[in-house]
Amino acid sequence: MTRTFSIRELTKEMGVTSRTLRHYEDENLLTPERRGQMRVYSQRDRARLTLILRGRRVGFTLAEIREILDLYEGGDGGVNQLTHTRKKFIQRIATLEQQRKDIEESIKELQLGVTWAETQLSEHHAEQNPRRVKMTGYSVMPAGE
Amino acid sequence: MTRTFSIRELTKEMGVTSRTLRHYEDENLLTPERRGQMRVYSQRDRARLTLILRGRRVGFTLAEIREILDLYEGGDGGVNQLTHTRKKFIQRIATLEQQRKDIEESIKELQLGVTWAETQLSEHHAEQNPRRVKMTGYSVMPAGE
DNA sequence: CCGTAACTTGACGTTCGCGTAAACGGAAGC
DNA sequence: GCTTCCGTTTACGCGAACGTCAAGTTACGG
Repeated sequence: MTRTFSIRELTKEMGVTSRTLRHYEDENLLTPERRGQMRVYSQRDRARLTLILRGRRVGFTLAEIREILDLYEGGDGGVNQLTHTRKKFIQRIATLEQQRKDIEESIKELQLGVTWAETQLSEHHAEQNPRRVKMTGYSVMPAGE
Repeated sequence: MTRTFSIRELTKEMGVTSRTLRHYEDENLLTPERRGQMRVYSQRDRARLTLILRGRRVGFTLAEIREILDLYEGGDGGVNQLTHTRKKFIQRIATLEQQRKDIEESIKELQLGVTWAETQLSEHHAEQNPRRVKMTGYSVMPAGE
């Protein structure tokens, strides 16, 4: 049950171009095998690609993604390596949690924007000459320090 | 109480370079006033900068950030404009929520990595020749389709 | 008057993440 | 045979987001 994938299959499934997959290979993020000179992607490649794309969506650079992936695989299993890996992971988690906070803030802002727009629209409905509540400046801007 | 800021103050407070602030000005993201030829940033500029940096941290391009900021300010207040703005905001919220999911997944993965490393380390403690649980391949990879 | 510190405007350089040809190699179908 | 896919390599190009000089201006203390 160890399925393999052609480059085309993978691109369609994951929504990327073949150029992207080759690029990831140049960057040592993927290492498909070859049948002749054609690439044959394993389940493992596919799984790594999933991680890569997710990393990309959350703003990691390819170098950062490679580092994380290498941490999973690499190393001699020595204490130093393991300690280092653990530390790196914890750091990543911290930045991700900061990012989550940022995202939640952004969502809040945008939701304010939505309700604001809806208010304006309902007033358009009521009066034919709505009072322009400006919502500009830093009235809508973050209050927090 | 309408404080203003020099470029240096703002860079120090926000942790960016002056080049960055000038770049944002070139891109019409900030529009500080001038005293002579020196830039004078208002509270509003500072607030916008906060939003810009947060947007940047969550992976928005400057163009996207500008679009959002323009939506807040711009427009004639017409129904079409408002409807469009609302739609845009809602779209942004959707992508942000996708991103939050991605981030939470990533955090989970990394937490698995941490506990794995800790397990390895504790076994190092117990035995002098630890069994190398490989954690490689797609054993740690996402199970979900 | 001099230095120096903080600011200004160009303008070219750099990194990242691919896009986009250009040119070629099998294999399949008519 | 020829065309049509699907694949390959090599390599130059590009937009985004600044970095990095270079060269000049303004304000102030000594």
